Amino acid sequence: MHIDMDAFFASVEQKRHPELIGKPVVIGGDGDPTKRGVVSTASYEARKFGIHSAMPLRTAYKLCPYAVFLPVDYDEYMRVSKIVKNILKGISPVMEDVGIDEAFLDISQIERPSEEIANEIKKTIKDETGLTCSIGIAPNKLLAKIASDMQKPDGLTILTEKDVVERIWPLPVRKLQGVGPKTEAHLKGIGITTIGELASMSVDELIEHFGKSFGHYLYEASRGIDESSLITHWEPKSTSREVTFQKDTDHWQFIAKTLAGLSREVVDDMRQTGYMGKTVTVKIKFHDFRVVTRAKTLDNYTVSLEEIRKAAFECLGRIELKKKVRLIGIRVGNLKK
DNA sequence: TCTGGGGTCCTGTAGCCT
DNA sequence: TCTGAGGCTACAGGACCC
Repeated sequence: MHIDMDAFFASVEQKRHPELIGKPVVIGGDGDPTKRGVVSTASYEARKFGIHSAMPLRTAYKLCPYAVFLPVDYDEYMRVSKIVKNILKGISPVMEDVGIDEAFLDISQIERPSEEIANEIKKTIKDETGLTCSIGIAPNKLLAKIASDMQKPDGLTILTEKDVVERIWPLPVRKLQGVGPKTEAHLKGIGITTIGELASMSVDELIEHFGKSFGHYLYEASRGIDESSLITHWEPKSTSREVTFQKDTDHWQFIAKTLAGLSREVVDDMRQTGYMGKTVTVKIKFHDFRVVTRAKTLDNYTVSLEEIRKAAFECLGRIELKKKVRLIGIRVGNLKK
């Protein structure tokens, strides 16, 4: 089963600010649609104006200046998310978290009709949070995720292997997990737009175009095949901080000061979660969106601010800052408790 | 003129070792 | 001593996810 909360951030805001119900609400950035930032979630009313996730806030503002623009309040969404996840874990302990508003639940060991389980989940979530979700039920994660997206909001879709040809093959390739804008364009270039057309390609052809790993994945995914199991425990592999400047800058002191601040934040974060790291990476995005990274692996694991900041500045020193800078970030990888 | 921030995974290349 | 193959790691870039 795949459970996906409907317009999650916007719905949480509408729940705690009932005067927003029925209005176009856009959550993103710091809530100022004239500043740099993108839409995290748009309410269904806002979507009617063509506003959607990942759209620049300024574009959303042009499409609907009367929409209510709000900042992202992660703490509140996390609070509600935990309530939802606890409901799911109460149904089956085998749950995979997929970000703040999604989860997979293995219900194969429950001796009840799956539709009944889904309806109980929907009702409990509604009672305890006032929110709706969309649920997909299928023999594997790949199909369950596609299913939960087929009827939204407040939907329930059940798929079996037998439905693949009739209900999955007509869908655009983009509906497959892992197929983004680049792969979609590549496939379009060779005359493939639907999952069914993808399924007409041989493994060898797919591997030729997309490499061994992804080619093989596409071959199986287009047939609805997915043997992957739920990930119930996960450890972070890296932690990072990055900021986009409100205006592109070539002011070195400003860039350096920002990097120092980000270093402190990332170290605070590691100390709070109890991790040490070994590899420090600095990322710069230039005004033309070209991204450059430089990494340094230290001899020992550390959470020392001085060591991590020093490594970060060494990396920064290896980047030619001839063009204006749009974003700077730091990541610490190779984490260990 | 516009395009966030937090992540993961994969790939190609280069250097080093056996 | 030279050479080539293969494995491993670090690094840089890129695609994708929510």
